[in-house]
Amino acid sequence: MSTHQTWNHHVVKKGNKSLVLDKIKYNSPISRASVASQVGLNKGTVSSLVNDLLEEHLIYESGPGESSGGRRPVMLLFNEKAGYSIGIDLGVNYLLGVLTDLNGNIHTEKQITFKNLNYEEIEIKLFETIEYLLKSTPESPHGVIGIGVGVPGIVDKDDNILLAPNLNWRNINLKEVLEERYNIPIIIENEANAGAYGEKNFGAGKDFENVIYVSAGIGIGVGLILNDSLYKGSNGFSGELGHMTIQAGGAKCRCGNEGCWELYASEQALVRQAEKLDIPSDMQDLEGLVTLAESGNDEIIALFEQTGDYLGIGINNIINIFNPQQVIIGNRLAYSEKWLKDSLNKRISNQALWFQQNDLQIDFSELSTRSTALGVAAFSIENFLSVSIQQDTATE
Amino acid sequence: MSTHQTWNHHVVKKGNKSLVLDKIKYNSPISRASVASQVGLNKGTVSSLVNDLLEEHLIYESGPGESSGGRRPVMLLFNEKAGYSIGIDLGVNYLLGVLTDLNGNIHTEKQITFKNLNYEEIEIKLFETIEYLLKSTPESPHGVIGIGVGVPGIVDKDDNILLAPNLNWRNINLKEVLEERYNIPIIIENEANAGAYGEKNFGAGKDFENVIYVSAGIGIGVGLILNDSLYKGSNGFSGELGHMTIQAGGAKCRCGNEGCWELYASEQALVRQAEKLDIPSDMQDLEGLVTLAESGNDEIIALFEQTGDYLGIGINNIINIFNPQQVIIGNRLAYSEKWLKDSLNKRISNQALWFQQNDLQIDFSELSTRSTALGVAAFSIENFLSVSIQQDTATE
DNA sequence: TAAGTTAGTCTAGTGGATGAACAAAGTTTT
DNA sequence: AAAACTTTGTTCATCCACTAGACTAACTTA
Repeated sequence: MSTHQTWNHHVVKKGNKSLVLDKIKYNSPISRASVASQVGLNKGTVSSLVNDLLEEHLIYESGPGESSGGRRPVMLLFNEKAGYSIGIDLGVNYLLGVLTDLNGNIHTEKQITFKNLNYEEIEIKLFETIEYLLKSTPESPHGVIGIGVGVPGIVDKDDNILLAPNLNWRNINLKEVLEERYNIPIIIENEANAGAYGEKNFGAGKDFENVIYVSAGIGIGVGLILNDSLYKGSNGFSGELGHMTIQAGGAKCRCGNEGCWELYASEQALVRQAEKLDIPSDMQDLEGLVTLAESGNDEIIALFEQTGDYLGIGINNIINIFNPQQVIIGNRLAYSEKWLKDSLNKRISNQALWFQQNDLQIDFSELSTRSTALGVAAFSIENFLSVSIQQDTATE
Repeated sequence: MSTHQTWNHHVVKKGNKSLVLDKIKYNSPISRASVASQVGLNKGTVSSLVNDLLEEHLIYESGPGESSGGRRPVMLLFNEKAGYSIGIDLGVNYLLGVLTDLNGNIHTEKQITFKNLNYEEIEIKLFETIEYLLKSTPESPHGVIGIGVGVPGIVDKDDNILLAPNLNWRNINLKEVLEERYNIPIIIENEANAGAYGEKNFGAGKDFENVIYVSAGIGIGVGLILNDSLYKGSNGFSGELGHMTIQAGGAKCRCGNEGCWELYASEQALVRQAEKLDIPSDMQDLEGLVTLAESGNDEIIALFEQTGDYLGIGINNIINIFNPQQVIIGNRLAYSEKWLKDSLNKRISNQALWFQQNDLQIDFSELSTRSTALGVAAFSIENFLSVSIQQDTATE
């Protein structure tokens, strides 16, 4: 039935070690005594686990802290420089790579843009970026602990890229390619899922258990953080809310369906509307429209507002479906926050059920362009920390 | 940060005991040796845990089984008669109560119907039903282990009924009332959540991790089983998919929103359409329409088919959102399966994304009218089993 | 300086899992 | 039918990780 492992003292130690590490990570600097009393473990147990973590270089001792009327405590800190993680946001016409420490602080960053490259050409750019980041990595006990790539497409449970329509990719096993080349753990993830994870770990979503991240770019993808963890569905295909019908009998979408949300509320939708207006052809992209809106073009501003309204309709659905604590709007459309915000919020405060609106927060991305890259970096970090704790527990 | 308990020996024992009990429950009859090898625990450990479970009367030994070339095994069985659970489905104009054993087998059942009763009057009916079921309970080691009530409304995390529009209830603390009167564990749950849990535990959803249960009655509510457990959202208000917009700018709903799914795909929607046709007024309810459809009335059959199509639109959204293994359609509209099925399936096979359609199953309720009642009964059982294992572990 | 407080280590004890030996009760082989 | 083999289930010594509490270290306060 369930695939649960059996329970034994290894599991106990791993669990407690993880509790202690988390406590130190999120409450540092902190003493052994405080960890013990706050986590609820015995002082001796904490001491022993702390010694393990010190040996593994995952934490370190700083000088003594303030006394509170007795012996001064030795303060413990999470060793965020114990290793580094590489996160790549592979977009339709750009590639953003970051090298972060274990706390998601960016150490090196590299962005390139391109147009109409095929898979092989992009692969080369990808290798170049990764190798640049690898070279920039400082000395550390664990080195680069993993590489993650976020892609604008459907990724299955084995990290195969099944379909990336805007890149024109089908069935690409990038994971294997990277694993063979670099020989470190590789993670491939859908861009929206990664963005959600990024915001959850390092951005606007830090304090919430149920966070829905709406990646509004050329299309719309959604990442679902439910009960503090990423929900991926049976095969990894969840979050295709861009193809949720919000207009039965509406416009045909290339997905085969009609009235899809992303036909009304994405960058693509915005640009298509703008094309009907009388504006210069070199302004007919998001950057151009933003420029026009900045210069006070009322027609264009009205377009943004309409898009905000349609975004609101879909987000309303999200609220009714998930009852989340937070909805985060990210990706390229998020830069237009100021023209989207009002119509979006109006739609929601008018139409969302009253009891859903308590404790609900609607935010725009905090990490901006970096949500996805930081998100995939975070996957590797998470993985590294849990595996590292497990292995060291088992081998000692 | 996380509210995780610390890990110690009790947790280990509880976990393993639960693994053993589950193994026996779902694979009985089974020997100690088989449990050990299948679960991955040591023979001695299993023996000791089995002895505990025997003492608690949660399992029992039957005679010896078949030999496979050596000593004949002693077969173990889950003691489904160790206790009983009461589940009540409190509908808008009916009340269905069941008394089940720990495997969800119905021992006693009682249904009453009524019309336009206020809260106090329904409360009396409820007490009568519960007391009837209590009296019918056979002797057993643990007696009645809990009472669950499923209601057509919004229930918060403290089991308060915030709003039940069709009953005209607001802010009713039924849990407290029942706890004081009967002094056993009480669970109040939304009808769709309960239905989902019922189908997951005893019905069509047994074998799947991600199951979405669409309760299509007067309105539409949805219960979400994600990663094998019920997802309730931050405050318990998830699954309000009846108020998902599928027609932007569409008909006004009393919820304040427009174009809500349940305006197009519920019993209410069907009846409202039928009222426009030339049919006798005493036939203008679901039962009447079914009768007309049975007699071959094409106009009415077309109405059902249209409803099936609209159901398909929403279910399509569900598939895109959750990538579930299974969608179950339950509640009153499910009885009209034969007229809904074709148009619904057509909508989905035409429009759902191809990769979502693999490993996807769309079923109608297996438990029929009893999904909700059995679901709330299952909550109590689940609770009883886990608490019982915990306590006995702690007190020994 | 003495008394009190807090931090951290050390040690004996405990609970529960494990592996191996063993008894019990079969089947198969000679 | 006796001997050899198999499988089931129990028992027991051992191991591991957590706990309680004693103890040492280091600081504050009277």
